[in-house]
Amino acid sequence: MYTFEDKGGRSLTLRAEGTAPTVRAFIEDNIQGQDRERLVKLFYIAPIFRQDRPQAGRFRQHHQAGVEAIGSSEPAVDAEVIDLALTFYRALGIEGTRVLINSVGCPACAPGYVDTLKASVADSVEQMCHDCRRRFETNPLRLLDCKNETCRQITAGAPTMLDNLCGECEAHFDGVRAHLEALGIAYEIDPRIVRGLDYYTKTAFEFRHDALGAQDSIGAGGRYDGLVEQCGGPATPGVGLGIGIERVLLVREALGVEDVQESREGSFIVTIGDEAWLPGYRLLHELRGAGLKAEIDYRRRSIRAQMRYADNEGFLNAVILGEDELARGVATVRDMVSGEQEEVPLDDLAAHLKGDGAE
RNA sequence: GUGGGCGUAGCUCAAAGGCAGAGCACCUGACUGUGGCUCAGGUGGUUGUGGGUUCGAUUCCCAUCGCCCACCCCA
Repeated sequence: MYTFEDKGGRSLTLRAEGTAPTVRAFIEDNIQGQDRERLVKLFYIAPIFRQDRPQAGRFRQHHQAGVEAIGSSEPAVDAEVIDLALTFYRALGIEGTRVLINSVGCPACAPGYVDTLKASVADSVEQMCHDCRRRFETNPLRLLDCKNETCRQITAGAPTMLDNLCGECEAHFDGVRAHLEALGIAYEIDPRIVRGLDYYTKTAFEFRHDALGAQDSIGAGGRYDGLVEQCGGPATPGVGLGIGIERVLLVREALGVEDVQESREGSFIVTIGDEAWLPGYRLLHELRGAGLKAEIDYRRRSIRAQMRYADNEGFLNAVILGEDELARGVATVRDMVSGEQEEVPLDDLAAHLKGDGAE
């Protein structure tokens, strides 16, 4: 975590994730109200910090969009959260997202599994990497996601949490699978997806994309039936997910997804000659007063330069004011996409432009 | 946290001790009241910052800041 001391010697830590803060708000603001079974759906988009050395797809500061569904232990909600993420990715043009799921059990079955796991690898601990020898004592579940090849081979044959779930957790996991399958969502079961903290329960999932490098997770989440209570609230189940915005952008780039073209808007007032300047300047004021977006060239450049600028800056149309137009009390409105032009009386200009959706 | 790489024009990059360059972008003109295409010309730099070596440093050395990549970590 990104922890440091401020000038007064106070220890500060920057937000490391979105779930716990959201849960605190859920409790402190009594968002759920009287109905303790009510399902509360929340979302956040927030900057997140970590102090690890940066690399591709890992920044000291990134942004996370997340959702939390608090109040229900139904497996349908777990599946819905997964479905929401996939819908989000697809809406942004990202296909090929892999869904990996696992169950990390609950306080009734997880501790027993940890003992089983330790017992199964105990004879081989000496051959494992330095970190895993430490993990064996401090956080055995983490043995499962070590990337070291030797360690992976040792843990490959170890019993999985899924084989050691209690009846309730097993039923829940089956329920999640059934709901995913009902939605036609393809998933992989990966017993190596674990969580280090004990308020995480049952479903754990992760979204990965092969277009990325070493940091290939584009979102992750899971169930945390113990968190609300641990934060000081009434025992309340919950499930949620976080999506890394920068990672999503990296995937889009890697896949060559085109950015949505920024739509043209507003009017650029082109004045020709000194006598058109003040009328054009007044027109600028009038259009803005009518709620329209408008700009003008203060450098009094050539009509060519003004047109080029209007094009480059993405204006929807050019409002041309010259000698001819002034004499007739009109302006020439040029559509910068089609190139079509028409003369519009100055008095009708604002209404006319509004009809064009130029605001 | 460990190791490595890179900082030069708005952008992408050359120059490897000896006058800081190219492409793109931008500006002007060809086109006298009309953007996009083409051609010609032009603007643009304390070479991240601070020291050092040298007659001379973008280039070599040290420090510092920033960015990138891998390891690591992953609430």
